[in-house]
Amino acid sequence: MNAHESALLEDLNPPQREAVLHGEGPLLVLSGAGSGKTRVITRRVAHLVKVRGVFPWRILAVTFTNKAAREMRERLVQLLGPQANDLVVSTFHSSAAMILRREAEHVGLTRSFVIYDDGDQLNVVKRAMREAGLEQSMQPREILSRIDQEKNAARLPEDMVVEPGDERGQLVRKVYRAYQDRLRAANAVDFGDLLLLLVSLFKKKPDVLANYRRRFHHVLVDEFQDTNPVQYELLRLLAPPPSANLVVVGDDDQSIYRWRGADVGNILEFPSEYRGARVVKLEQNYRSDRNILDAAYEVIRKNTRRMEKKLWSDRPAGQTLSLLLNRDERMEAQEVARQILALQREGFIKFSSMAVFYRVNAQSRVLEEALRLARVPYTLVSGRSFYDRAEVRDASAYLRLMVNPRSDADLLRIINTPARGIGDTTVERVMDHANTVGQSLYEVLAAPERIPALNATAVKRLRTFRALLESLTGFAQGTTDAASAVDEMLRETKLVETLMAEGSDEAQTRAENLREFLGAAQEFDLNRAAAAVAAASTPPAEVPPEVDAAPLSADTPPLQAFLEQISLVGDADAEVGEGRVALMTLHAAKGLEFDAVFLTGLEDGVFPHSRALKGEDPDDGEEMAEERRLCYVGFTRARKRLFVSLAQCRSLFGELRYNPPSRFLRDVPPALFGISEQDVPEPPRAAPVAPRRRTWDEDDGPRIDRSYSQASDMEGIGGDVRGMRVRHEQFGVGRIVATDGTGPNAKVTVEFGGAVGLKRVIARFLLPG
DNA sequence: TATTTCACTTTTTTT
DNA sequence: AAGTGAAATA
Repeated sequence: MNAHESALLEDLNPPQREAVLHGEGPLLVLSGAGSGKTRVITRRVAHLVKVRGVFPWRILAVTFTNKAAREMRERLVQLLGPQANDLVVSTFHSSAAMILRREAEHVGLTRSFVIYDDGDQLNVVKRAMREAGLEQSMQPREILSRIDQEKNAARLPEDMVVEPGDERGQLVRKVYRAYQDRLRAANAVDFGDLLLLLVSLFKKKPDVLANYRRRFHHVLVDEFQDTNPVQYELLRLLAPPPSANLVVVGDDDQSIYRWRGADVGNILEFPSEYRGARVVKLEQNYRSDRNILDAAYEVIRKNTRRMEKKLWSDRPAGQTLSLLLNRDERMEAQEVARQILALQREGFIKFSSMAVFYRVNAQSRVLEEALRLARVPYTLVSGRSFYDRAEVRDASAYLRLMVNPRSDADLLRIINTPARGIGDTTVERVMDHANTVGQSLYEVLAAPERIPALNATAVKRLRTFRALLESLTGFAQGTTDAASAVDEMLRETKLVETLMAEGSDEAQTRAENLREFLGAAQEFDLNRAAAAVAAASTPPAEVPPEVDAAPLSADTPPLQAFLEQISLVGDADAEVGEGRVALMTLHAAKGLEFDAVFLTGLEDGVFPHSRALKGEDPDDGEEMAEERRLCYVGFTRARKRLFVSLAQCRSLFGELRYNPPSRFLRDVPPALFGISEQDVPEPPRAAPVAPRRRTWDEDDGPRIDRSYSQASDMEGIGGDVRGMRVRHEQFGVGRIVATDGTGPNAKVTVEFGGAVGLKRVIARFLLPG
């Protein structure tokens, strides 16, 4: 054993070591929470390079989030030094984007294609529907989510399975087709396309695929339990079963993205797909005290379809879990703030190693208020807020047009931003014309006088607008850095000036955001320059002549690369603030750890979410299983202290509800809360407040506080109740026209007659007759 | 054409 | 409760 090798294997336990040393062929690493998974992946990569002499450019390591990719790269730089630059370490979406850009012409795109986000997608769907005269038929949002589902399942419009009588399915397919056509015409792709188009390219052009197979001899995948069918398909193409060097690392108990098309089956069935795959289980947890671990296990063991494993730890049992019971969400938030201050005062736990989790973002507001009031510093960890702001999106739209003028969605976004007197009617006419002649908006604007029904002023304004775009596009062609393009764009469009002229504080902030946007571009250029220097100082890699070992993003122009980073990476430095408590959703918490964790809203209807609660036997459903995994993820983030909190009543989405305690609480043995069996209310009885008329009923579903409304005792609806006479406190008497759902919370459409007319009301609020 | 108002929906998670 | 989109008005 040489020096490298022993250093890399140091402080690894036997299964970890086995995973690092595993030779050729597929490997599944089942890594429980806190079992040192990242360490295993990075050591394995380093081992491949340093000990087994694998060229770094032969290794592709894929993660699910940008943050994970960044962290992995950082660790690899520490282990490997400059050699790490030749590795490909990135998310599914960015590696796919990079490959797709190199191969763009094979799929009807050019290298300068742009990536549409959710908002852009919705606009395209709406326009496609309007164009096809299908506006009223279905909600655009729903169609879009169906399209996304199809894409996640690796199905193009022609691959969709639609039953003959399924009109909605037919409609979705029709819109899906039109939608794809529009994207292609705009030289644009959406998130799903990045993966789907690459898969279909690889299937259609085996020689293209062969290039990548020749190159990547080692593929590693992190968080494999969250892969969806397209992602798995992509992996299978690059590293074909049954014997490729594909290493997948994951934990089926932490699969929490089913709603986005992830399929736990991928990990469960991996060993049979890759026959002979070695399976290594990492079950020693280095993170949490045993009480926390035990609680987590009791929650997760209720799931049936899982690979049996039980985390163990040689850490102490530690403190018991704490249960916080409060009257409502405000008191809950106050209590959380109080406990945070107490922990900090004790001096053992810093703000920066505490976190508050919640199921839905809507819960964060009250928590923020309470923390602010208690002067607890916090950061809200949320997706990609900066690049979501309207003004920043406007700026990006201009930049994307500079690279790809055909992008209609971007053009529509900024055609009148800042206001330049081009109104809806004019835009409508331009769009109509573009549709009839089958050209992009930008192309059509080359000769606005040919557009029917436009008056002279409109034509003139469109000319000026087009000239602006031309000048910007021209500028972009000559530019060698992102910042100067942003700078030029801001100057020519007068975006900042217009905002400043507005004078309001809000406009001021927006203007500052735009300057910050410029700053981001400058920083991007600096990083790029630094990377170029590093690459130049590394000795050229030895590459066999038949292999293309260039960095995947080799000659992407800077502005384009910057835009790609914005779309795929989002807010790069949204790091958790120093010395601050972190607030985030449970989903955002995956992969993180804290000394103290507060898990709020443990009530049926909040967590587990109400959507998982409906259905005949919710405890048996996949949705409930996923909520349970989410709970498991939440629990296992905590190292030393776990606070579990619930409120007796909570107003959420404008409704005051009494929710029973979460069923997950009942799974945790009382001893882990430091209370004996008979002390425990089952479910926990009333919070320590004055008695009220209603206390929590077991399995009672959400209820309205009756002191707030004189609602009926109608227990909701079931079966066909159309035509039934009902009375509503406010609207009077009417007849049920349609229903949506069953039970007390079903939405019912009622014709009340007279001035009231048709109303959608909650069944609870109705009286019979 | 721009602005305001109003009514309406939507409230799970996000690369 | 809040944000969005469409209609009404200046």
